[in-house]
Amino acid sequence: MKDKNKPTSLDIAHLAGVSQPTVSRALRDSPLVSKETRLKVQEIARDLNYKVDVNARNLRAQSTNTIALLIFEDDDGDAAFINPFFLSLLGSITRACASAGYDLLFSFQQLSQDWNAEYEDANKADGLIFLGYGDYTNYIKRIAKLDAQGAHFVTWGPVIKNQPGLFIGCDNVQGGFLAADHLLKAGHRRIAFLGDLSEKNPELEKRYQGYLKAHKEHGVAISKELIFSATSGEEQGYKAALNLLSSQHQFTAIACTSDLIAIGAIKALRASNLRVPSDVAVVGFDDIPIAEHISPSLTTVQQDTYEAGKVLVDSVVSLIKGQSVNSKLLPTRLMVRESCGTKK
Amino acid sequence: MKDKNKPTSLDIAHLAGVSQPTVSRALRDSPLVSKETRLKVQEIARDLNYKVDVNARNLRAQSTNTIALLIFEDDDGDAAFINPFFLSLLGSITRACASAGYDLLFSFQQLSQDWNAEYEDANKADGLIFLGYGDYTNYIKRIAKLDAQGAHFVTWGPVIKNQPGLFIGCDNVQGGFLAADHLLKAGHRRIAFLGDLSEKNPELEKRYQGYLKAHKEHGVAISKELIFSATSGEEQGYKAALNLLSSQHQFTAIACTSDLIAIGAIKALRASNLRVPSDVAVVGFDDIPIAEHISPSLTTVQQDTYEAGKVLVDSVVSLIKGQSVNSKLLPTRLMVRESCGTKK
DNA sequence: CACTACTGTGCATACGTATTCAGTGAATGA
DNA sequence: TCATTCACTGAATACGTATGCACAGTAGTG
Repeated sequence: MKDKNKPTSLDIAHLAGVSQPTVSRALRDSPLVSKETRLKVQEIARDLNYKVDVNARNLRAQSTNTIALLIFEDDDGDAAFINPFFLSLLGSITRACASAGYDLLFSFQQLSQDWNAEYEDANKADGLIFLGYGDYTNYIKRIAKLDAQGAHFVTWGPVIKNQPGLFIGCDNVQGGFLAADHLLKAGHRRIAFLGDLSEKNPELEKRYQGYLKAHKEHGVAISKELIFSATSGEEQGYKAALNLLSSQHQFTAIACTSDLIAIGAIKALRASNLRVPSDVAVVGFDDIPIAEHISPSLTTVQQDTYEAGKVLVDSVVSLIKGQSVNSKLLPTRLMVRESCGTKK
Repeated sequence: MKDKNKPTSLDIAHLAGVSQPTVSRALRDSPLVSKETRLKVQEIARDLNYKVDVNARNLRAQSTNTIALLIFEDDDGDAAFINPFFLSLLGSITRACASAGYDLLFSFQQLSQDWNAEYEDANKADGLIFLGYGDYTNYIKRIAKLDAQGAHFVTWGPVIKNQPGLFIGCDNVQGGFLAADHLLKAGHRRIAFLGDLSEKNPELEKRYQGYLKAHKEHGVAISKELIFSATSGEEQGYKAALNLLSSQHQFTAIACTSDLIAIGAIKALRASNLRVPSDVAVVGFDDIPIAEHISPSLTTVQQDTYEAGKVLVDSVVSLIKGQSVNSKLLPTRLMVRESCGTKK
């Protein structure tokens, strides 16, 4: 079954009447070999359908030409569910890897695993890309260890001063600002906020910063009683909105830190016979594919996943090459749809 | 930067006062080494945070412990778009790989590439899993070559007699039957069908077979004038529905070969001031995440992606081990929601 | 003509592991 | 006591590639 007798560089050497090292050089277009020899060798290689054995090459070169994309989860996370935002990142990361000449290893990880040992030490990958919403404080501890080990890795997440490791993320403050600013410009003055403000999720906290900033610029006071906690996910949004409703406080709009929360909130509003957007305007965050298709379509903040994937891959490649790289924020963009009431 | 001085089995050998082969054996729990030596070696390995170098191991063992998941596209495909159904498969495939002890390499492929050379010949992967809607006739030609080369691969797709290679797919005939049967039971007699019936997409053609079968069982004649072509994607569904509408033929329901087509069709119906489901009932196929969230929520045929991922991985692993594997159909399930009008 | 520079090639070797084979000492059996 | 088996270990080697080094031949320089 397995005896496919794959040709090796030595086979080519015999056929071409040269030595194995010459074959190796010729195939890599080394200027050390004469044009004549090079062409002959390459032709034979093509005829034999020869491919360099990556294991041998990697062993010799002590590198892997591979990047590992790791989606991590809280240890108690729902194993079947992948955050739709990460899925859209996946596509662009995959393409960026391909054009950078790297293979992509894909896996889910538990927060408790030893990532460095598993991938870089085992020479499975030259660098790592992490995606994950989870407990930030816990995650940072792991990261710090990785960083100390000299691993090459980049995380999609919040950019915070003095944190260990390299982070690429969207400008959450700007995103939160865009959403709130849009509602304020539309005349809303009492805008509820549904999101997680604990230190576990600094990204979401930054969106709240943007919410504050917009209020400040518009000279509108914040109503603390309109802030409700919701980690992520539809159910959380549903519950948070119910809490908001039962609090009896007045509001005309809701800003959410994720589309899933917004979707849950809309369901809760509907269940209470409130209409979106005529009674309450709603904005989300992420622009997951569903956002455009629900009814009313969801006004939300779009993160540039295409650019994000590119930057993530470029960053980790630079790290691998030993270049120094800085954390980076990517701009966000407001997608105005029906749920905020400013568009038909 | 790179001088991390990873420990090798030889380092452990020195520390343990044994030879390198003994370390290799001890770490693999070989019965050849005494319990005493084994424990000592394993302890030292743990202390040093030692990990076997997979490149060296693979080179020696001439295997890779890796499966490649390849999503292929027509050469002119939209590079940024991944079929949402494949994304849901991705999750279960990833987990199945992990529990089978394989790493997963992920990549997009053009139909014109030489997959065998790229992966198996280069010793990047022991086996391949293909996902893709595309030109089946063209694909089969490539597959035939792969098969002749003795590659280990499995495709998610239609199960057809005497085709080369190994296919795992859902029971499309059954799925198409379930959808049409449900509409017929609800009293619909003129049910339009939107899908691609060319030989390029046998999976979709099978769904049509199920549609026919249901009509036959119910003793309802097919109305050929209600069959319209739509390859996939929302726009195609939109256009096909417009064609259907402008044909002026009577109909009370539409069966679609994909959720995206159904979504496009619903938009077209709306644009023509027809209401779903009160004027026209619609059913889709795939149960992509959006299906549940649109309004009205979409009645559709669910494929068991969890089981599918597991079976795909199990199959390719069996192939790698040299066992013979048969193509297999997985059952489908009707998800009754609002768009068919039988549920509030 | 002698010396240097340069071009192209091959030799030897290393990457880290897993396996074949041979060998040691101890235990067993007669 | 000697032959035989057994349990364990180490020496040697191969997997296929890439690179430092030496070397041959040719061209260039004065």
